[in-house]
Amino acid sequence: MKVLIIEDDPLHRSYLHEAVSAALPECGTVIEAENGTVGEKLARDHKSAHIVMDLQMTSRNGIEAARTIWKERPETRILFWSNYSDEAYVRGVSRIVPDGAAYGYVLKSASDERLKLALRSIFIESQCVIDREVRGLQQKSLGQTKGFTDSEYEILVDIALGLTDRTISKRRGLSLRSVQNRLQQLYDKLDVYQSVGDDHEDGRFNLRARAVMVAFLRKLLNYSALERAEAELQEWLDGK
Amino acid sequence: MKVLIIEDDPLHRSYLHEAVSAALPECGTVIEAENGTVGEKLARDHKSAHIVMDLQMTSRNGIEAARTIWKERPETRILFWSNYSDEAYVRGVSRIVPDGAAYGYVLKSASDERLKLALRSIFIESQCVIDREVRGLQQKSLGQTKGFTDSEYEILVDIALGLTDRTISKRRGLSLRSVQNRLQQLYDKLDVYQSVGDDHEDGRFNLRARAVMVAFLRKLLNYSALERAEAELQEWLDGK
DNA sequence: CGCCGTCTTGCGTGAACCCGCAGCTTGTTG
DNA sequence: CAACAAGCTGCGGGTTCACGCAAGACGGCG
Repeated sequence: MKVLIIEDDPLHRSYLHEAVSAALPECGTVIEAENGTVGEKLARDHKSAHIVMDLQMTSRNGIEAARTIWKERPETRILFWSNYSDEAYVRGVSRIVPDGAAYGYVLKSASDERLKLALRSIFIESQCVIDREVRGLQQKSLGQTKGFTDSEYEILVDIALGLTDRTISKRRGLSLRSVQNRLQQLYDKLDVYQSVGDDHEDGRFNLRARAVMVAFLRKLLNYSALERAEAELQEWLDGK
Repeated sequence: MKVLIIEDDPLHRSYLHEAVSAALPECGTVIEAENGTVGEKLARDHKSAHIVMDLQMTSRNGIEAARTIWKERPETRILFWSNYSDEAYVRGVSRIVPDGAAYGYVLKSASDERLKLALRSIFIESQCVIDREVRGLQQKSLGQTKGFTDSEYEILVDIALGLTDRTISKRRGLSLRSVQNRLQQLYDKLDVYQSVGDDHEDGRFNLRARAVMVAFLRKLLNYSALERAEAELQEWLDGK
């Protein structure tokens, strides 16, 4: 059995190396990659079926790397080992995981025990292991309960990118009014209407910009999600 | 001599501990704090004059912690040890450093040698040590060359927070038109006018939202800066 | 089939935004 | 002092936004 480690930080990388060796004595070789780009390459070269990787790397985002890896070999098992449980990450991951694939999401703050347990569960037993904290978000975000619809999330990203209503309508194939409907719906859910002291109307926000801000503070958006969205946008702009 | 380490990540913390011991044999005791809050407290209790700390901690931001520490004892020497050289961080740090204080900014990607050298320079020689990469940003951001004025940065933050022109004008004591002047100036510098194919006008952006987006992509803004700005905003809103 | 909830679309209005033009106040420089 | 650059301000108008109102489209359910 071969395990590929994709992780930016040298300290974390060697820690992972050790943890993998300890948790999986049957593991013959452990390979290391220091960013997403070489990670993809090594995964291809070694046909490695077992990967532990960080999200948030400078060179190439973990989600990007995972997407191309899974595109080539959907049965690859990936354990995401991340510092954060931002809803943006969780949503990004669950958007790209292939049907029936075994994967995991463990926080770096988890104990050694939990990490090792997750390693065995995923790589040996082919089971999905999602950190409890992450799991909660996933329920909320995918289920409709209290969370955001895909269409709401979509338009949130679009205004964060700085598109006009008209441009959004073209991109998403909607009428101008529909776009604005979704925006209202988004403003509702994000609770942007706190006029603070409703006595005098001066304490008011620019709804569009404010929505992006609170989404960001709530970790619904983060840098990597926006970076990815920007790339998609440029692609679309080039295409037409 | 006592050294206080303030760092989220246990691995990085122990690495730092070791590096400090190796670089400063004359250092008697090394204290560790796992977030900004206890870091502040320990700094107060131990009257520790030498601090190494991370920016970007979950509990309490490094910049916040440094500010209160410096407010109490401006002669404290602080070495910031960070993963990133975002202009937002650099700007945030240089905004709070007291006159004549010795401090440093070293990236985590720096070699052991460089870290140890920086430790000695700052704590023994009272010299400022700024990583080369960071230094470049600092020049640009503080000097007027190619960078952003304080007033431009200020209004950038304000629209990122989601304030209306009117609210900004009240907050900053300007007329509505002046606010809009600064906005124009900001849009210029951020180069928001790329109408892509200028043949047909469809590829257009919402300038306000787009400005925030490109500033974010350029690391002019980041989470911690916005978090801080939001706190200040709430303070101001409560005040009146 | 008829009723109802959800989603989409068009129209119209008032507000906010973007910005050119022009007058005024500063601080700087020859 | 005159001249000039830089910043603040008011005015006016063209555009985009936010949103209420209302008319259709689609799918489930009795």
